[in-house]
Order: sequence, then C-alpha cells, then structure tokens
Amino acid sequence: MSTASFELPFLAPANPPEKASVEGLEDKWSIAWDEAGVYRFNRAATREQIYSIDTPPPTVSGSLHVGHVFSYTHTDVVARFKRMSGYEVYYPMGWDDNGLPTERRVQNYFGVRCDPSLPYVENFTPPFEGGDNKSSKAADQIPIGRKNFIELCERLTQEDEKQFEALWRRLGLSVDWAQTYQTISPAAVAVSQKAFLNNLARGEAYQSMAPTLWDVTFRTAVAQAELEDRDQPGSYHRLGFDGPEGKVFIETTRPELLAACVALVAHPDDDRYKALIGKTVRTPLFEVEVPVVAHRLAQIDKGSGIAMICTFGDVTDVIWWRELDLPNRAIIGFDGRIQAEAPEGIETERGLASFAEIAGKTVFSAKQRIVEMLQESGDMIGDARPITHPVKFFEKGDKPLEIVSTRQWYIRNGGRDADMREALIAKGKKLAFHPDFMRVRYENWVNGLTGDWLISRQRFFGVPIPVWYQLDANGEPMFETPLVPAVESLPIDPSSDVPAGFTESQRGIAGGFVGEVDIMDTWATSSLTPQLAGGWIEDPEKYAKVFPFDLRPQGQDIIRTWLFSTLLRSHQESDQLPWSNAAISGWILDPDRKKMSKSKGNVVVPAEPIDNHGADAVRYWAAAARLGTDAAFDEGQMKVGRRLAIKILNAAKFALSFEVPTGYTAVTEPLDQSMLLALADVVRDATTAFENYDHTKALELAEGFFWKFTDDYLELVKERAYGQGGVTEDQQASAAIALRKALHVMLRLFAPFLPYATEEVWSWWQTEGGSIHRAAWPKASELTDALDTANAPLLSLASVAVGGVRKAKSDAKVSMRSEVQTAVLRAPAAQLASLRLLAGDLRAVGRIWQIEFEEGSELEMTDIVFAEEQSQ
RNA sequence: GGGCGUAUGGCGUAGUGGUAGCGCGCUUCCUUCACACGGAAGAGGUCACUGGUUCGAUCCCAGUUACGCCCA
Repeated sequence: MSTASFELPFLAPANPPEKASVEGLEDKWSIAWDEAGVYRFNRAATREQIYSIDTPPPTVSGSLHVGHVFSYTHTDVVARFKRMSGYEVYYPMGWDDNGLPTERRVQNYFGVRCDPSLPYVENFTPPFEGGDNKSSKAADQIPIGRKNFIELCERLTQEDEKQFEALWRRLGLSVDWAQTYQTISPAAVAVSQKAFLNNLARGEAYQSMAPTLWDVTFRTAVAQAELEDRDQPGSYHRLGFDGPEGKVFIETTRPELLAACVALVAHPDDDRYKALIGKTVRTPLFEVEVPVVAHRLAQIDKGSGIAMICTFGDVTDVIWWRELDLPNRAIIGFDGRIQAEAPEGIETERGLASFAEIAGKTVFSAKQRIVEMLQESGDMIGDARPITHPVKFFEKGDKPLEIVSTRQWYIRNGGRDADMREALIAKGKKLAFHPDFMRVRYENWVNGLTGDWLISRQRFFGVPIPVWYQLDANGEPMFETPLVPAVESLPIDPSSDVPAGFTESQRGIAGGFVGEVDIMDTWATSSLTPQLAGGWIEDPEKYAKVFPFDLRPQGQDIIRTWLFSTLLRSHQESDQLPWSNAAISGWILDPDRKKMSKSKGNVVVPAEPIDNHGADAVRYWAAAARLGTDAAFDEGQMKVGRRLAIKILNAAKFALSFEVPTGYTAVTEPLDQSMLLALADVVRDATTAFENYDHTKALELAEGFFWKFTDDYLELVKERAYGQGGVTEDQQASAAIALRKALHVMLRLFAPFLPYATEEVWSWWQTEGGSIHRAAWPKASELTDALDTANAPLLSLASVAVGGVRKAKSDAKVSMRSEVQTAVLRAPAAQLASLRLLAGDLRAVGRIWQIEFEEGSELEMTDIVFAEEQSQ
C-alpha cells in the first residue's frame, strides 16, 4: 500500500464551510475567474489545439429575453467541455449594433437623423439625450453626417453592450472578454468593404437596373431573405377590356395599377382564351392597346382565368415582363405614390385625363378613385368581391411591398446559377449539423433561391458600399466602371472620402466623381462574423489559427440568412467551409407553449430567473433542452437545477468530512469498487455524448448517477465512513477514499453545466490546481485502475435490498431510523454470494440487527421484524 | 400548396423490434448528528389514430389527424 497519501489530488485536506449555500456564488466566482483569466485564450496554441466558436453577436438594441440565455448556455456548455478536454477555446463575443433597430433608437434618443451628404462636425452635441424611444418627428430631427451619426450609435450601443456583458458574466458564459467585436466598428466596416471589393474583383458583385421589391416606409430595397407573406384582406374587381369580339373580363385586386397594364395573360391550354392570344385589347379609362399573351403561370382557376400584367403588381408580373419581353410602364414611385407623369403608352386625351386623376395619390387613394371612375364609366362589373390573399411584406415593415425599378448591387449566390447551387449544397453536406435534420432547411433554401442576393440598401446608417463613379462630360455617373479604393485605405466612406486621382472639389462636377450613396444589407456584414471574430484583416496570425471555426451556434430561424450567407462568403472568399459544426438551438416557448416574442408581450427578462433561482439553476434548465428542440420556459426545471446545485454542495461537504487515515490510498471494499465502476461507465458515456454534441444526455447521465450516489451509496457507507460498527481501518479508509474520488470526478462532469456550485466545492480542497474549469475532463481510467470489475453489479443489488427495507418501514409508517430485529435477504445463489460481502453495510443502512441470507428466485428483502421498542 | 419537426401518465420529457423510464406535481409517511432549499415509500400511461411488415411494434413502413417552424 502506498504511503504517499496526499500526492493524489483527491486526498488533499479539505476545508468545507459550516453551512454550504449557493447564494452569492455568481458574484464571487465571476470576479475570481476574470481576475485569474480562467477563460483567456492563449494564442500560442497550435491550430490543432484550438477549438474556435463563431459566437452569434446579439442585437444589442433589441431587448434581452430568456431566449438569449437558453441558446448561449448551450454554447457555453460545449465551450467548457472542450476547454476541460484540453482544447484552447477561442470563445469571443460580438455585438450586432448595425441595422434599423439601432438607427431608429439613435434618432429618437438623440433627436437626430443621418444625412450622408453632410460633413463631419467635431465635438458634436446632440439636441437632447435620453429620448423616450417613441418616434420623434422627422422634421424635429437635426440632420447630421454619417460619421457623427455612427459616433452616436456607438455611444448608445455601448450602454447596451454593458448590460449584455453583465448578464453574460452572471450567467457564467466562459467568454474571453478580451475578444469582442462590434459590427459597427471601423474594423468591421473594413472587413465588409474588403470582402465586397474582393467579390467585385472576382465578378461576384455586380449592379443591375431591375424591378426591385421596395418598402415605401423605409424607402429601401428588400432582399429575398427579408420577405414574408402575410394574409391581407383585398378584393377582386371585375373589369371589362374592349376586345376584337366584345368585352374581355379580368379580375384584379389592384385596379389602381390599370394605368401600368402592359398585357393580358392567359394559360396556353385555356380554351376560353385561345382565340384571343396574339390579339390586342384596349384598357378601360386609359385606352391603351395591350396584347393578349399566353404563359404557363397564368392560373386557369383563378378569377376569370385571364389576368392583367402590370409593371409591377407582384413578383409574377416581373417574371412575365422579363420572359415575355413586355414594355415597362411603371407608375409607382419610391414614396409609394403614383408618379406625376403618365407612362408611355397613355396618349389619348381621356387616358391622360384619367391618369391626372390619380397622379400623386397614394396607392390606397388611387385605388378608391380608379374604382369610382370605373364604376361611373361602367367598365367595372358589380361590386368588389372581398378576399384574403397573401401579400409580400418586408419582415420589419407594415406596408405591403411595391415593386419599383432601381439600380442595385447584387452578390451572386447561386440564385441564377445551378452549378453554384450544387456547389453550395455540396459544402453543406460537409457541415455537421446538430441536429442533422437541420441541413434540410439549408438545402431547401439554396434550392429555392430565385435570384442573386440584393445587398444594397437605400439607408444612411450602415457599411457604405465602397465605390465612386466618375462623372462624364454631361455630369452623368458612369456606373459600369466604378472607382474602387485601395484595400489599405479601408474603411472608407465614399460620401466624405475621395477616390485616388481626384480632389474633393471635383465631387459632383462634370468630369469629376460622385460617391455611391447606398449602404450594404446588414447580412453582408453579419455573413462575415468568422472574419470579424477571427481578425481577418488586423490579426492574420490569429485568423489562421481559428479559421475555419469549429462551431457555429445559432437559431434555426436564421439558417437561410446567417448560416447560408456566411457559408456563401467563405465559399467565395476561400472555397472553404467557415466552420465544421453548426449547433442549432430551438425556441423558447412560454409556459403555454407559445413562441416568446416581444409582440406577444410574453417575454421574460432573463435577470429575473437568475435572481430568483441562481445562474446554475437557469443554466440547468437551458442545458436540459436538446439542440434543435423547442423548450418551454419552466421555472419548475430551474427549481430542480437549484436543488441539484445545493445538493452537490451538501453531499460534497459530507463526503469531504470523512478523514482518510494516513497511509491509505486504495479502495478495497467491493461496494466502493462497484460505485466507482458505475461512475466510470457514466464518464465514458457522458464523454461520448458530449463529443456528439448531445449535452443533454451527458447531463442526464451525470445527474442520474449523482442521485443514486447520494440516495443509496452515501447511505450505505455512512457508518463505515464514520468508522462506526466495528469496521477496520481498511474498510473505513476505502469508503472515505471512494467518496472523495467519486466527488472529484462528479464535480468535473457537472462543471460545464453548474460552473458556480462545482467551482465552489472544488475550492474547498483543490487549492493547488486552480479553477475546476481548467481541470482535465475526467477519464474512466482514473476510476477503474486496480478495481475488480466482478464487483460492478454490487451497488445495484444493494440498492434493491435497501429499497426493500425502506418500503417495509414506509408501509409500517415508521422512521427510517427505526431498528429492525431480523430481516431475510432472498436472492439467487450467484447474487447471494456477492450480497454476503455487503452484510455490514446493509445492516448499517437498514439498522438491522440480524440478516438471514436465503436462496430465492429473485432478489428481495422480506420478513422484516421491527425491534420491540421501535414499532409503537 | 411544399419541406422539416413533434405527438409517451395532470404537466415537462427519456427511450428501445420483445407490451415503458425520469423529473415536477399528487398521496402517505419520516424531522432536524451533509442537506426541510431535506428524506422515504406510493398511486398514475390501451406510448395520437388507421393500415402494413414481423413470431412480436411505442419503436420500422404507408396513410390520417393535430400542433409548431420554415418556405411558396
């Protein structure tokens, strides 16, 4: 037997407190971790030693809710497991402060608006601070330049970032807080612009004049990924067109676009209209001769089966216009109103007069006026027939989208290139999705792309598209040959910076230049989080070590946006997958299983549950939900988590209270060996589960074992560990050592889930090795060395026997402490032999004076006779 | 309309081709020498429905229904 008893870490002397409590652990340890730099990334590590995470940057101006806590906990659990497994974990945090929510908040908070044409003002003071977040009137807002506006954005979002960081720290995210980035920062702008210029140089970015889905409220183009269909009330209006053989009736929901009608369309197989195809009809009111054409997308069973094609009422109109080579008679302007000038084609006096009636009106009032006019002229048959139909909206907008013709920037994404789609699908197959079925959502999206990625936005706040255009002799911009900045000069703002070879005085002058005014879609920046987080531009050495990342955690709702666009950019930039794993978290539902969202008003602020139950408890609730599965906000689960954390503290205090006599290091008792062997199995299985991104299973295994450990094992060895009941020093030592050994392993199994409680216990006696969160993930071999595997089944057998005694006592409604005179343990012969080894422990736990061993068909504890004075 | 997922005791959830576990809640009981922020015992399920494959299905296949999400 070894004599070097304290050389084994779990034999170190322990100092548990008088009273263990989970209260205050968050403050105590989050500060200690920060000071010790427990989660600091060591960049000296090699690529193979690094596990890097492309953390989702939360939208800082959005409100915090428990959904954040949920998915970020999933990531943290993985990060902690990997760190303990020996990886140097690169776990940065980003802040998404780009986009409309920030822009709006800054406008309202400071009473300003962005006008990129204005110069930068040093030491600008906004008119007021701390606006009430209600929309202030645009007229009252002071226009300021882009740089000033962004400075204000940074000021405001810094406050938000502090709030988030404080929450994350309390929750115990093991983020390296030295590694943060902001999507609004100059570095992020430079990354976005560099990637864009690379796209441009490779021919992946291009401009095009095209019909574009347009939000009239935000006055900006909207990309496919930002669309959503909403069911809207509408009505069919039956209109008569003059045809060669009398009236042709169509039904339309958008009579106000009659002036933009360029053709009627019917299905080529529709017998009713076959004769009309190729002929022309005359539009009512505007008296324009338009052709009748055939196209497969015309729906035979909808309305009268023949429809008018307008430029542009919906996306089908765009397809028809493009495929049938029809003229463009667009009448809706960027402001959503009917343009002042009648389009080409309307020439008759009556036609022009009709148009004058609607010119300048909103779509809504133009529709009213047109209907009145059609009813007066008798061209509309009957009343409008109300229907409900899907209409396209910008996901953040509240007016239906219009389609207007504009010059926009696009990035090729495979929407018009089947080979590229195939290449992207092939990349997706190499990405390990957790859970795996989420890959289908990615593939569906790629296969369903209908056009390239529209990245230009007609907003003011965001990453400027970094190009200028030379002006020709007439002062017209030469869009085909944009002027680009040198990569070293990034970031640039074309509205204030000047292209090489020009001076500021030439801005806007014929022969001079003009800056691009559009900015990029926020996803054009978000799609570069691996480059932003990894230091693509400013720290290439680090970037080479963390890219491609090991993990992208994210929500299932943004597979088509964030996941896809990130994958796309890496595909284009380096023909690589940006990460090897994607962990997809589910939704948080409220207790009624409705999705939590601000609009439903059922959002729970995350600080509350942490205050009420503790960070470990909230983490336990989150970690108990599998990836990809929705989870209900469940305070009951948090209470269970809290109970577990408290139980760990108390069980640990107890286990550590037993002295290990000097000179003993071995676990010799069969029951003790059995417990450690069972724990070894748990370690093996939990490790496998974790490696498969199944943290839930790992938690379940650890938890299941722990309760067995406290309920049965601890009770069984209590007396022996105290050295009571005439046990030998060997037997006492075996119990004390086994308890510590098991605790040493269990704490590490729980550490990724309950970082506070486990660290607290660790600190009671593991003072040499530092934080548990840098301790090595347990190995089964730590436990199984020198143990006899034949003892493995003993603990389970003992549990059954203990259960029998307990049941008898419970049925007799007596205390578990009541004494038992005699009991019979019946079991098959093979088990009986093993059970005899446990006689001492069984007698102790059941307070049984005498156990008779008898052979029987199955294991049971029977014929329990209580001692006289106890069974009152 | 298409895709994906889910459907297991009151609620929340595991799980396996050989007729089900766990937690909460519930019932009964036990107090304080690790833990009353505790412990023990117990009741409670025709595994959504209909077919099929199979000696046998909660698990595999097909269909139906309901719900959720994504897309049209």
